[in-house]
Amino acid sequence: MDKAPLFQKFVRFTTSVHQLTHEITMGVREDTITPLQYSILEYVAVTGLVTPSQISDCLYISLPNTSREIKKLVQKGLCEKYTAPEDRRMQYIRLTDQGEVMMNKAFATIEARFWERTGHMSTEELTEIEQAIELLESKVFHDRQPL
Amino acid sequence: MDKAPLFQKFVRFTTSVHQLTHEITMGVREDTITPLQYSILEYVAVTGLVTPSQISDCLYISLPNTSREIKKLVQKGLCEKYTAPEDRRMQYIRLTDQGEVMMNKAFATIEARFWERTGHMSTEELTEIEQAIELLESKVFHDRQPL
DNA sequence: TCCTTTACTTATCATTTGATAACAATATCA
DNA sequence: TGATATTGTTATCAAATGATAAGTAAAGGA
Repeated sequence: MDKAPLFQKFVRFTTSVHQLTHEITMGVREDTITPLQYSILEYVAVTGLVTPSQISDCLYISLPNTSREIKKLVQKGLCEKYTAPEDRRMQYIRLTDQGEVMMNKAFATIEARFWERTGHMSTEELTEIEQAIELLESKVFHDRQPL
Repeated sequence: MDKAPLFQKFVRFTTSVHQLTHEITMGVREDTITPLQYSILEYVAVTGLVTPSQISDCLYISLPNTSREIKKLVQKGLCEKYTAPEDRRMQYIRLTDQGEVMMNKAFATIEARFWERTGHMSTEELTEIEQAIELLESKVFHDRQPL
């Protein structure tokens, strides 16, 4: 079996995913926050309660810079921070109500654009898509143990 | 049919794709170029002959900034630029031999990491993956006509 | 020919992001 | 208890990127 075509398709595919992500998220970010701040809010929105270290590890932002951006988000009233009772070195970060509202609005726009693309499809087609996503997620794009 | 789970899976999946892209491309960029310059080189490498306008449109970089970065890449000897004979307003950009070497090295590292993940799989599994990629590419992540 | 549009360049400035050093507070472990 | 590791903060600086105005040159159309 010739393996080269699969890698080429993989590269083209990931490019398409990045491209679509860009299109589908165009303009959803309010101008009061920066792209980096948006990505942090997005992470907090989907993950729930998180620490600065987690954000730093998952988004590849240094801890000092993470701290700085969180501080700005707190100042803007989008996040709140409190000391973890079980380990007072740690801080828990979560969205404020205002932060929730902002992110819900963003996600709603994204979801609407997603269904613009896929809403017309039959149940069978949507099921196929769901299965394809699950297959790729589990076999290729899953997390790996760090060495 | 409840549609919400599909969107959730879509979001999780695109996050995984971005995550894997980050991991698999870690450190492949030489320190002599910036991330933005790398993304331009990558685009030129896969697309072949391109114009600044194309780069600007596809990578969402303003034309002035595209022009600036191309100039730097030319200075570093990674790209070359020449006036299109059929329309002398346009410039064609392509990689120099040195640019080719740099990008081939980068792609080789990325490919090696890709096969680290998938090389152990059976032909049937790889075929499944290929089909799933093709399905998603054609039904969800394809380009759309601009309005 | 003249006017308009297109493709690109140059210059400049502000903002965002990245990197690093130094520090404080708490927890862990010998 | 005292040394060490962990978690996070603050401050500072440099680099990368984004945005905009103004200009050049060529093409295309009235």
